[in-house]
Amino acid sequence: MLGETRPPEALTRYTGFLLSWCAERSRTLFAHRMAESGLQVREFGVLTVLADSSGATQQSVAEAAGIDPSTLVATLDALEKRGLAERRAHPEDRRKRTVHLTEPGATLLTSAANTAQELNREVFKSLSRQEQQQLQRLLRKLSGLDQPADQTQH
Amino acid sequence: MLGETRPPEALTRYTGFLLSWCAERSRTLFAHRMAESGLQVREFGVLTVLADSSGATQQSVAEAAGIDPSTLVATLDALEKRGLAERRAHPEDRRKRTVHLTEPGATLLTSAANTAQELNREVFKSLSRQEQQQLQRLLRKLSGLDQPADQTQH
DNA sequence: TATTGTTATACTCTATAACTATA
DNA sequence: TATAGTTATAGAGTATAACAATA
Repeated sequence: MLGETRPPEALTRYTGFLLSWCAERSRTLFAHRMAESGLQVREFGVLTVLADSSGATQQSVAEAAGIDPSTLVATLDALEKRGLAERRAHPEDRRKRTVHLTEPGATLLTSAANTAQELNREVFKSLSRQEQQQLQRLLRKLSGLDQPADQTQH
Repeated sequence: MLGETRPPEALTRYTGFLLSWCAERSRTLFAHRMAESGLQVREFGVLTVLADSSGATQQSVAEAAGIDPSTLVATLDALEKRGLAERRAHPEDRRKRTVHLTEPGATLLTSAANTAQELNREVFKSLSRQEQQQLQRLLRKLSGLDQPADQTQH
C-alpha cells in the first residue's frame, strides 16, 4: 500500500496520472527509508551502478544510472566526502575520471539494497505475487526494455 | 512508448524504480503537450476537478485535485488571471471562497482533455488493449482505490 | 481556540548553457 | 574542433510553518 491517501478519482481516468501518483508515493517512501542509511535515492542509484561497473568513467556511470552528467558531479562530491566512492585519474585520457566503489561504499550498499528490497515488498504487498510480476512485466514493456534496440541508430 | 531512452538495467530489479522512471517520462511528455494548450499539468488537474465540482470551496477542490491548499492558491491565481476559473465569496462563511469554472475555462478544458486522451493512447500504445486495462487495474489496486475505505477512521 | 485562505520559504529533481582542460 | 568534467542557474514540484481574517 502506498499510504492512507488515495489518488483523486476525477483524474484516474488518465492512466498516466495514476502512474505518476503511484510513483510519487513510492518514491517518497523510498526516499524516507533510504534517509535512514544516510542516502538520497540518487546516491543509492549511483552506488548500485558502481557495484556493477566500478572503474567506469563519469559519463558512462551517468548514463548507466540514468542521470545527467552534471547531476552526477554533485552526487559524487557527496559520496566522495563520505568515503563511499572515489574518483581517480584515467590512465589514458587526462580529461576523464574513473569512478570506484570503496569498501565502506560496498558495505553500505549491501545494507541499503536490503532495505530497498524490503521496501519494495512493502509497497507492492497489496498485489499478489502474480500481480507484482505482471506489473513488472508491463512496466518493462512500457519502458521499451523488452523491445529490440532501435535499428536505425548508428 | 516513452521515448528513445531506456531505464538503467541495474536498477530495474526494483519495481518502484521502474515505476518512477515510467511515470517521470510520461509526466514530461504530458507537460510538453499540455504546454501547447498553455496549461501546466497541475492547472489541467484543477480544471478537470472543477468540471465535476464547480462551486466547491478551495479546500475541497485542493483535496479533490490531490494538491496542497497552498499550492492551489498559486494555481488559481494563474487560472483566474487568464479568465479560466474564478473565486467567489462563500454565501455563508466569509473565510471561504468558492471556485468556479468559467465558460472559456470549460472550452479550453474540453480541448485539453482531448489532447490528454490522445497522449494517453500514445504513451501506452506499446501495450495491447488488454495489457492497458491490466495496468490500469493493477495501479488502481496498488493505490488503494479499489479497497474499502479505512474502517478505523472516525 | 480552530479553520480558511494566504504568504514565504526551503528542498528536491531536472534541464541547460557556459566554462576549463584536455584531446 | 570536439569531448569530459565542472559550475551556475532556472524551472517545476512538493512540503511546511506562520499569518490575517473570520468562525
